[in-house]
Amino acid sequence: MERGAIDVRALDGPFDLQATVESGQSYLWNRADGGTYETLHAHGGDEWYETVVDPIPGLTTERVPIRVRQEGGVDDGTLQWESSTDAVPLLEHLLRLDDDLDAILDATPDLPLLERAYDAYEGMRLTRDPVFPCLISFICSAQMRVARIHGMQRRLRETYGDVVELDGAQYHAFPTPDQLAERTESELRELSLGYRAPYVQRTAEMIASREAHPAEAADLPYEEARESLTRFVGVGDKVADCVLLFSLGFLEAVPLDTWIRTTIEEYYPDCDRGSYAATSRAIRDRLGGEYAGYAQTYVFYYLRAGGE
DNA sequence: TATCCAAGGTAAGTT
DNA sequence: AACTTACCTTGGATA
Repeated sequence: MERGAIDVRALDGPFDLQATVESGQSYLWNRADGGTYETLHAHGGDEWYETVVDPIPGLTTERVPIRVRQEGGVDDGTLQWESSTDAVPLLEHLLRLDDDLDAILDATPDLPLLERAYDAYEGMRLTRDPVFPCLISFICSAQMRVARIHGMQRRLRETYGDVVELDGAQYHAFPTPDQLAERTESELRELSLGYRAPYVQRTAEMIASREAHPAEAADLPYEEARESLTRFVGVGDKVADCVLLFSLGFLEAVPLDTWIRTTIEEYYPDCDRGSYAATSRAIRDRLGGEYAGYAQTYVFYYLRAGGE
């Protein structure tokens, strides 16, 4: 096993591990204490988080288990990690440690709500989740609470994912497209996926059969990329935007979920243009365009945690 | 204890 | 294209 530490002071801007992985944008990091993210920001903030990442072109050729925790503050703390290999480039990639967060905030418009949200969760970054697990987890997110989406992903991993060992401990990788495509709808329903079960199975089948792959969207202009992702079963505009923002690096994407729709009603009613596409454009402009998705994620977490 | 309700929406069927 | 409706499941609220 290898281990090491990353000094937050070496990054461009602060970093808050807990806010980043518990804010409801990623369902792929698991708290070592088994916490379900039910209670937001309720523990000490130095918990270990664990994941298993499949090979990332240019970074790893193997499947890698990673454990990470943050000690100290969001401005001057350290990220401690343990892995089967050098996890520094992987963590930079997955947790967007390569973003210049200060510059992103500077480019954000001066809106009172945004300022409160940014202040409340200083150091929260977006994630760069592996695209297949990201797609599946957001297909599962339809009409579902955040804690229960985590439960679904955990059951998928523990039931169908390969076991990976690190220092004697066992972790489950996320199932591959092949592994999920082989399951039946009723098998997936047994994991409490409900009506999402056939969506997951059919989308996995589309990818396993090479009919389509969500990563192909990365090369398209933003709105075409969103349209392209909706060919997967169970993927509409909202889920497509989540995959674009949290996996494929389209930082301008603003997923129009119930929270942001309520926000639009209360704070920016002129941005409600009826259709998803038109409203999306309007709120994207209001939130600063290029990094509108960053702003959306802060607002989502802030309001969900009870802020006003 | 029983019933009701809403939760990060999407697909399919009607106008 | 815009508008309705059904859809699994379950924790928490209400009676």
